[in-house]
Amino acid sequence: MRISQAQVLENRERVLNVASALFREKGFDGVAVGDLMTAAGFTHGGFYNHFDSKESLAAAALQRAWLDIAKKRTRARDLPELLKSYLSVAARDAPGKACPAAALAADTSRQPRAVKTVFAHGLEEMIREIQERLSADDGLAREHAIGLVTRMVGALMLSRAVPVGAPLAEELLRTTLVGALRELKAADVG
Amino acid sequence: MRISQAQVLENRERVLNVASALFREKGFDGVAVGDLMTAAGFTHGGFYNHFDSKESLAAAALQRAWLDIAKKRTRARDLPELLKSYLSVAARDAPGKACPAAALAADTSRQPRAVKTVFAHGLEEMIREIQERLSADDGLAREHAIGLVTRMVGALMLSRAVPVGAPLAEELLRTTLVGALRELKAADVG
DNA sequence: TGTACATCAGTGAACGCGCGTTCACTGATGTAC
DNA sequence: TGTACATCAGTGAACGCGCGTTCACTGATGTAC
Repeated sequence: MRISQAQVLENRERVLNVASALFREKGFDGVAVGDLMTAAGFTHGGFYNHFDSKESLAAAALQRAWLDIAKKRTRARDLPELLKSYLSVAARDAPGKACPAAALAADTSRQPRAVKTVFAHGLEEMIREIQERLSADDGLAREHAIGLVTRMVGALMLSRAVPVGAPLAEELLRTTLVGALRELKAADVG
Repeated sequence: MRISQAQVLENRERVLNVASALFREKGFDGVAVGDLMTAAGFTHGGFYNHFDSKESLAAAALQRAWLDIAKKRTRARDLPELLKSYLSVAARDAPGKACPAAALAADTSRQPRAVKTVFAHGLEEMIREIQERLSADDGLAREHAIGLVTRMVGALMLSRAVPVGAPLAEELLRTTLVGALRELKAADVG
């Protein structure tokens, strides 16, 4: 049966939001179109009324994920709070609600250019935002921001790849957080 | 036809080596057992004479990848040389010959515990080795080593996820390298 | 050392299954008058 | 405002395909005597 235009948009949003979480949890290849649509409350056939292909969904859902996480970043009062949230056990255990870079970087490297472009835009925004939050603006702010982002992404991802409960899993998060916070203080003083 | 015991071992080695490269290039799910065996010069049916399942191959091939890369690390004269090699464009463009952490962390986070355990061992060794190479041993060596490893892995992975040729792709590698080298010098002086 | 037989790595057809995608159908919504 | 018809989002069966795995078969290797 046909559905109101507002409902169509709302349904598309629902699929997009579910996809952005599921992709981060299971990877692009780990989510079947059928499973996705079921999780969104539909049958699989309707998928192609909203998206050309699974590939084009990947790009759209990744963009949605970056949007989600950008909002989450904005909510943080300052850089230390942002770091604590990013490198938390909660974030590690709920990749569907956490950073797309940590969850989908490797997947994206094997995706077509369109997906990579979306990834790059989101990453650029993340770097820029962290750069702006750095109090010291000594020309090394960009370098410092990139140093923070690569460590955040690396630590979160590595922590997920290690067996649940292994000391190394928590060490990676905590040590990265402590190290980053120390650096921020040193820069403030210097 | 039956084959000599030496030949059997050699064939198994070949499959393992090909798998360790292919998995790093295309991910665990991106490599079909048939493709792997063809690449190794066999037909697919013989696979199960060597491995219980694709999953058990994943663990064995990951271990092989860590072994490869540990040898490569040993070849580096000092830490700066190791960093230059790790964060090179060549390493980024040939994931099959580069660090398994950067290529397979996300994949491993979705694999069974056995695979994660292998991942953790390889990562621990990498951290330990870099820690030993740090001249300053001020009790922060472990923290410093983890800071380096997370940055190396994060930068390499992010550089691969960005569109080929984008300025950000090279910037991530170069900035991470420059930043890490500066830190090493500062620690030497301090 | 030579012979007879058991073993088993590699082959390629076959299996069941899940995937992305297509399509005829339905019926409420949107539109033309 | 009311009516007649076209539209099209959602449904669920069906498709072709590639996957991991199994299996009967082959014949050189390994072993027992």
